Amino acid sequence: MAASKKPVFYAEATPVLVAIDCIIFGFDNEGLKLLLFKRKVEPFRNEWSVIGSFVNPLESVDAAAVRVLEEYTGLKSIFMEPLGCYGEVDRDPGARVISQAYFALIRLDEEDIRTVETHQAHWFDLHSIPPLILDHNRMVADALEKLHRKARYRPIGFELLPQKFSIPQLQALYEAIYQRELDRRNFRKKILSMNILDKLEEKDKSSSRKGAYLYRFNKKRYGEMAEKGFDFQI
Amino acid sequence: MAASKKPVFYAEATPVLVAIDCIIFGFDNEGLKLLLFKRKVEPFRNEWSVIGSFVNPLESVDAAAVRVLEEYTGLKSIFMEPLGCYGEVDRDPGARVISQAYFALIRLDEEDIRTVETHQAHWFDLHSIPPLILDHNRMVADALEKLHRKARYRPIGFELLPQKFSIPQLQALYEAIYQRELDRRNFRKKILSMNILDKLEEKDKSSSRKGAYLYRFNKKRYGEMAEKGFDFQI
DNA sequence: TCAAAAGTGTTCAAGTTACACCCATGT
DNA sequence: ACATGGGTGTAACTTGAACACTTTTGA
Repeated sequence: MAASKKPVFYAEATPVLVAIDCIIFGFDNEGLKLLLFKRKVEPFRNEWSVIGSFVNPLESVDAAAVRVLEEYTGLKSIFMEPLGCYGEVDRDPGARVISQAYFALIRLDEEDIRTVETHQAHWFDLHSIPPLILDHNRMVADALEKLHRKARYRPIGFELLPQKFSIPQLQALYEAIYQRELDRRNFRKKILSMNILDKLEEKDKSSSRKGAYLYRFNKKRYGEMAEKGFDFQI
Repeated sequence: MAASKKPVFYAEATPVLVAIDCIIFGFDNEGLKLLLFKRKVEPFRNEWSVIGSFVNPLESVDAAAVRVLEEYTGLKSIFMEPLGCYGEVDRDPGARVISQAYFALIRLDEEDIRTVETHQAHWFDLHSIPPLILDHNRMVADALEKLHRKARYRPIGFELLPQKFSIPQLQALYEAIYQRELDRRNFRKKILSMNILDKLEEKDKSSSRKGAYLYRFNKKRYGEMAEKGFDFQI
């Protein structure tokens, strides 16, 4: 079937395999986590890797990433963006494979993450990532760097938290991302002054006797302000 | 030859064509410019496009970009970085082609830019970019956005200026990038306070009777400071 | 009643903005 | 001598950093 759709142009060019790989981060109040899988195919079967797939002839590269994320996590709308192209000639001994990597952020509270048992997956602490196949360790390092850079200027942190979260929770997330402590008072002041959080009546009592008020990220308001030149920065 | 290196794994996957495209910016004291070319091959022969090429089986994707840039400009070490992957199924009616785009910055004072006559190339003002083939207009828009974002936090502006440049020249560049005027005194104060420019004895008399002192970007010093956490921001 | 985390305000330093005048030189 | 762009300083304001005490409540 694919053979029937031969290029009528570009006859001199050589096709290669194109894959996508997804670097998936999560956050569980202890720290940042990375989702890894035991590879199912040769070469390197049963070694740890990020998830990936070849791009099918009739799907866009982005669509392949979305497909794979849903296949492995059961989640349909995950925050995801392109990380970069990994195109060294010999990066995969199995064939010439060019990979487009994506990085994705997941809320660990989502009930229906069905990864772990079904796909021999495991959430790894960022400080104890095992050796991965191919250039996947490099991809992870690049993804982390992107997360660091990006979290500072874009409100992507909320993608890692439940819809309702407390300020201390949010702060813990940023502390995990930046790997350093932040001042409680200044953090709260800054994030609240942006006027992009809606305070709820509820409290989260899971981590203190007093309980911490829950907030919700107001994406709409943020979008409007961003249009007008507002710069998120934390 | 390529045929002899058939994949021993991944037999079920379908190879596709992979191309690279380069979005090239320049700056000539009047404003930002974009380098475009008349396409040499069908389909869309003779229409305007950014330059590109298919990735050869024995070269990395990055290497393909470097090769193409040199082929068309004669310049070997151009500032260049990946822009993103363009992977829609039908983006190229000639075949299924996935393209990795790069964005590149060129010093227009380099003597040996041999593009223009040899390859039917033209430097376009950013405000009068013609319709381009395929998704190239989108690529250009994305590249511009990246330039905006990146120029603010990384010293990439210097890649667009001659090795020796005056402060007013540098300011004109940033004004061109941001599309707004900046205060002379504050701009100078800020950039000089970073301590990454070396003042030279020479003056540039090309744009005023008095002449403006020339400076050089001290890349080494910047690198050292960046290691220690210094944040370029302008 | 106490332990443990949540919540709150002020002061000081640093950085950013706004703004006006003199300088050097070629014509 | 004058027109043109280059160069400089200061005051008001805004922002970020540092820092300590009170509140709530379950055990």
